[in-house]
Amino acid sequence: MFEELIKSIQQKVTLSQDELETIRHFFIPKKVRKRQYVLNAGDIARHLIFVEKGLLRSFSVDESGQEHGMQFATEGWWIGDVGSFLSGEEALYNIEALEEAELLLMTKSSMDELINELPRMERYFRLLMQETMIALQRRLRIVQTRSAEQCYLQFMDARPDVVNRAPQQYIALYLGITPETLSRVRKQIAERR
Amino acid sequence: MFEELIKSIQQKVTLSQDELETIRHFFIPKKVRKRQYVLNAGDIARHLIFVEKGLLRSFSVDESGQEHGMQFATEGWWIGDVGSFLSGEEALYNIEALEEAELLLMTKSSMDELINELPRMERYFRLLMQETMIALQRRLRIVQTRSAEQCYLQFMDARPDVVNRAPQQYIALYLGITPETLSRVRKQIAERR
DNA sequence: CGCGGGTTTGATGATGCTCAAGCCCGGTGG
DNA sequence: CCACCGGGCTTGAGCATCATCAAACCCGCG
Repeated sequence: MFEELIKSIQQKVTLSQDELETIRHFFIPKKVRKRQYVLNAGDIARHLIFVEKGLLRSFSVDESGQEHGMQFATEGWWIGDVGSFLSGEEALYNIEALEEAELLLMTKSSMDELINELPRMERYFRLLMQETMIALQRRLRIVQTRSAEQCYLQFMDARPDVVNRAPQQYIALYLGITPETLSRVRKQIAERR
Repeated sequence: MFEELIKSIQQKVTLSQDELETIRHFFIPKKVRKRQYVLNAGDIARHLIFVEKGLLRSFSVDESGQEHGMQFATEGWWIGDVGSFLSGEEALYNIEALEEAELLLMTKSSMDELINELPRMERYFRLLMQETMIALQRRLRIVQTRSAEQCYLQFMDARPDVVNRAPQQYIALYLGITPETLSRVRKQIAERR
């Protein structure tokens, strides 16, 4: 149940076997079913979520009822509403399981205690945030080019773990295009080869 | 010369007067003229840059020669190509001073030593990255809505420090729209009040 | 077999891009 | 002091892309 998490940590910092054991106590394992919500926009995000198994998405809903996809998370990814988690304000994002999933939940106080107990974990989280930031910059640059096709091509490249696993409509929302446009783009690409 | 930096740090962690003094040694002060480049895409980003005074922008240039604005930084902001800085790979972004500016440069090794000497600074950087990440998510959500006007309205709201200070064409690039469109949007907004 | 969700296809229209010309204003040199 | 530039901003016309709305299709499931 902790394989992926341990793998993720070891990629960024070195910890002893003992320390890795300790870490388990700061997480709450949780299984969720397909379609189940892990966070509702408007609630306070009490956890950051690590995915051991399964597929989740986060998304927001704007005033006009339009959904906007923010993130997909598969095995080894974190997902959550960091803003709400840190500030205690209402969450902007919903998080939904697209497959049956096994999660590890970490509360804010667990995180603080964990960092307190194992200061090297602060580095882990810093590196995590940095990587997320770099990925977001990259994504922003691509969205700015505004070509639906290029967005999708780059998505196939960046997220092979999601592309044939998530329903197309959610991928469309993530890319900021309509499902219809995505369907046409896919057709175009298929015809060209 | 260090007022803004110290202010920024004190907002996130508490350090003694002595410690704040120490910090100065890890930064290289630098003044740049208007139009001067602080980083060229293709080089290695050897510094993260803190702005004490002035206005800078970072932007990338794609294959077709199109520029894409990534960030504006004024007093109290950090700017840099974090990806290149951390990994040592070639920078994707150019950084240009839009006004005469006073900067504080931090190398990777300075950063490592600083964190070593004052472990609480790791927290400062983590919080910084988190905030940047949250801001990027917000920006992405807005870009995804695709209305040029809403993008600009939200920019006025989010960056009053830039809106009447940076040339319009750079704001347009930042928003991912053309200068022409921005001009029209501004006209619309002006007419409505 | 019929239902229903997701995907595809088609027609139409709006938004924003492109290209081109004009305008405004501050700076320069005669 | 004024005429002339030049860069940036504005304005306009035509066009491409993508959204919207609506209908058809596909396929798994009761």
